[in-house]
Amino acid sequence: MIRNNMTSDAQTGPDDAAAPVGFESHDHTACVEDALAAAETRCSEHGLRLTPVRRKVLELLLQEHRALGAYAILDLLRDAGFGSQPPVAYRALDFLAEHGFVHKIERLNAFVACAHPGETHSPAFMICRVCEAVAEAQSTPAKGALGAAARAARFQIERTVVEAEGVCPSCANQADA
Amino acid sequence: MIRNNMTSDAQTGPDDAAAPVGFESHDHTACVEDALAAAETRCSEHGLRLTPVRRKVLELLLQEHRALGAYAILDLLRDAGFGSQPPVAYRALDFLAEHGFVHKIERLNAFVACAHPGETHSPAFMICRVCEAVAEAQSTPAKGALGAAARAARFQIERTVVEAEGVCPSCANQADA
DNA sequence: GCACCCTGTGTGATCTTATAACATCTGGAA
DNA sequence: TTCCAGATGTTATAAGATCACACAGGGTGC
Repeated sequence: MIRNNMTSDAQTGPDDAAAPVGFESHDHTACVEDALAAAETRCSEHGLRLTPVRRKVLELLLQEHRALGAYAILDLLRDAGFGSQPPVAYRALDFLAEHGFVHKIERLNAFVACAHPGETHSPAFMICRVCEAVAEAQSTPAKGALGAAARAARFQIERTVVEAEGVCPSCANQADA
Repeated sequence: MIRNNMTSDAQTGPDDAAAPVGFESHDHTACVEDALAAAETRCSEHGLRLTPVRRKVLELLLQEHRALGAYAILDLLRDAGFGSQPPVAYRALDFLAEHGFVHKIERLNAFVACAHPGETHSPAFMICRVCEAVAEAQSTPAKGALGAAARAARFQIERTVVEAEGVCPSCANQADA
């Protein structure tokens, strides 16, 4: 099941929270708060420290709801009164990525908040080349052609990067019009 | 079927006693020449210009038989008497990648010669985190979980990045020893 | 209390990767 | 011939990432 992130700008329309899965528009404020609360819970359960910088970076990524480069995050951190040198952002991102709160999109050299926090997973992403929106899905590395190739080569997979680039439905519609 | 690129550093590695370099140069000369000839044929068939710089970059990647960063390629180009500024390498790489002669490994920000030239394909890579060797396999984007997710989201996939990071058999053996 | 250590943060400098902008050259078409 | 498009060469700079070192805060053992 897909939790869809396909929004480039905040949609302030009066849509209900009960939108269909494919193009969900949702109560974003609650979504951010819930995710932050869940992250805090998970950190305290696992003895991890969700420090102010780390929390802020996660909050920023949840709010923006799209992929942000480390330097964009850094600008936002500076605005929020945190340190403004690259390591500040990279260290927070390293922590968040290591523990599954955010993912790096290799194709964009950018980061997104995880859409399925708490579950152990191999994420897969769909990246719209028009609006740069990013949706997260699940991949099953062991099952497909790659898994077969890895077994044949006796290659031990530890982590996978699966990213599809293309056009999201919304941008495809605009192209038709 | 996998065409295996699993070779450790050729020139720049510090000490490489275990690498099967001895044989390889023999087989490898023919392999490079064949691939270059095939590329030239394909270019003339399709009205593409395999210019000296482009040909040299492809030759370098075929020779090295591993992923090289753009700046490493640039150094080799300089040694060969070509221009030594980044755009020289990037433009050649853009051309070669666009037409399927080389692939970019997003995870490494590096480039490898295609192991299955001529076939339309969605490449998948296995990257050893120990020796950085890269092997190319085929992926089947439409078939797996990602394809299903894309159909469900009406996302039109144009290109996929599939890269598995892990440990190659050779490095795994050395770890055991 | 204190000293100690560990983790995290702040900062400057530096390194790597990639692109923008513009000049020049070359070969083919009008 | 002139013009044009594609390719190359070069300078400069943007964008992404890391290193090295100083220092702050909070536990722990004493």
